[in-house]
Amino acid sequence: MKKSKRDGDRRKSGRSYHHGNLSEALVQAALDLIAEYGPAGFSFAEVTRAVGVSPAAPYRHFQDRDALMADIARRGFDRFAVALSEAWRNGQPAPLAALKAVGQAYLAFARDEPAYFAAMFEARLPPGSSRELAQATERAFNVLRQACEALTAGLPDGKRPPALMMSLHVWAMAHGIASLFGRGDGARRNVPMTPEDLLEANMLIYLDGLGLGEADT
Amino acid sequence: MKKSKRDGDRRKSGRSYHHGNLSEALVQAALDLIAEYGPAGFSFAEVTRAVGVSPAAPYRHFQDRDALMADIARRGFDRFAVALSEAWRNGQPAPLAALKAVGQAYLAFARDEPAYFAAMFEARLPPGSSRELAQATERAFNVLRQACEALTAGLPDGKRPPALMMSLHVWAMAHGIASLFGRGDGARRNVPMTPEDLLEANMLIYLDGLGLGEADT
DNA sequence: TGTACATCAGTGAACGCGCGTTCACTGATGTAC
DNA sequence: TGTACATCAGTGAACGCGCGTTCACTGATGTAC
Repeated sequence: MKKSKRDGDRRKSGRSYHHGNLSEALVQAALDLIAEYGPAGFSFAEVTRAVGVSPAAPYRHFQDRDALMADIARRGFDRFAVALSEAWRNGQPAPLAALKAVGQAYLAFARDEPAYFAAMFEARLPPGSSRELAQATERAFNVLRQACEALTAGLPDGKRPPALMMSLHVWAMAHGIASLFGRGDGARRNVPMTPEDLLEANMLIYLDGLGLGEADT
Repeated sequence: MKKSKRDGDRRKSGRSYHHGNLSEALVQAALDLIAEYGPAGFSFAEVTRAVGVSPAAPYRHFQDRDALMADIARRGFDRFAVALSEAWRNGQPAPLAALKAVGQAYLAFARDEPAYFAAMFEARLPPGSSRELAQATERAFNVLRQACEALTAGLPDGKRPPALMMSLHVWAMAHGIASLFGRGDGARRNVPMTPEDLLEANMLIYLDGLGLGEADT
């Protein structure tokens, strides 16, 4: 009786029956709680209260708390892959500029989506918990890998670094800076440079070292 | 009555009264639990059970659960600073080799002390929670900074990178690789290189980019 | 269009549990004389 | 050396609370005829 059940409401919000898109609402509520209290700081019970359903409701959509967490991490990696891919833009207008944009997209994601970021990297999900999660992780990483392959393709055989190694390096640099200085949840350390400048400089120096600097091309 | 109270026991373990070094024992038990379940996965109550004291006992030594966590993180940074400093060895025998050793020490710490590492970087302690913690963190970082200052000191003015920036880069590279691939708690990702090789290559390429490679000196 | 029925998303009460923290206490040790 | 007392680390029972999960249920919707 507390809830308005007018047709207008349902149409506007896209809800069609009972609560409607409960699983979406649960995920959103969980994200809010994760952003505020960290991956370990949200409880199934609290999520149901935030959404306004009974504590038994989530079990229609998720096997248990861990399954919800894993689903959030998977969604996070899906969005992450999209964000990195859009930044890469198939290497346009130039591979080097596009790779820098990928790095910046990494930082932007960590800042703008701290809850997803935490679920993806700090939730301590059991490694083999979900095949979808593993696949989504791989899709995101493959953006980095493709970018590095494009960048190294032009180098002569003797001077061409393994693209896999290079992509792991780029991942580590972006992830290290994002983790230490660029999180959006207030856990940042105080340093006299922005994470963006720090990462750009780090990647430029690294690419110089590979013979991929602007001076080399 | 469960506990033997023979003098010999007390002397051997260094215990002098009642339980003895309770705070040390609590820290050790907490570290064991953190290593197994993560920073959020240990409870005050479980720690007391592991040590064999009453649930009220810890309050003689720590204000609350967070204070214990902060103390563990502080101890972690203390040990971390020592480990990095010993690896640096005042830049002997050569600054470049010594910096590589510092990077390896970073990885070794993350692998061998996963509980400290987690408490230091993943516990989401309130930033201003403890001055001792902040100071210990700074001591550890200063080892990196001193190393970078020593390495860049020999470069001519125009080509000398800011040592602070360089130390943040080294920190980020080591931390990124340690976080993604080098943790000792089984959360590693499967890649066809060891974290050690990955970091060594990353630092070599980076140093080359700075004009600090072996070929330059 | 109307009716009967199947489906299934969400209910609400209940469960047992472990948690952090408090409190007045006890009793081993240290110390003053 | 012996005694009286102060100290304080650790006790153990108790508290209120929020947790994850279960269960038989209800009632709005979809569908067959």
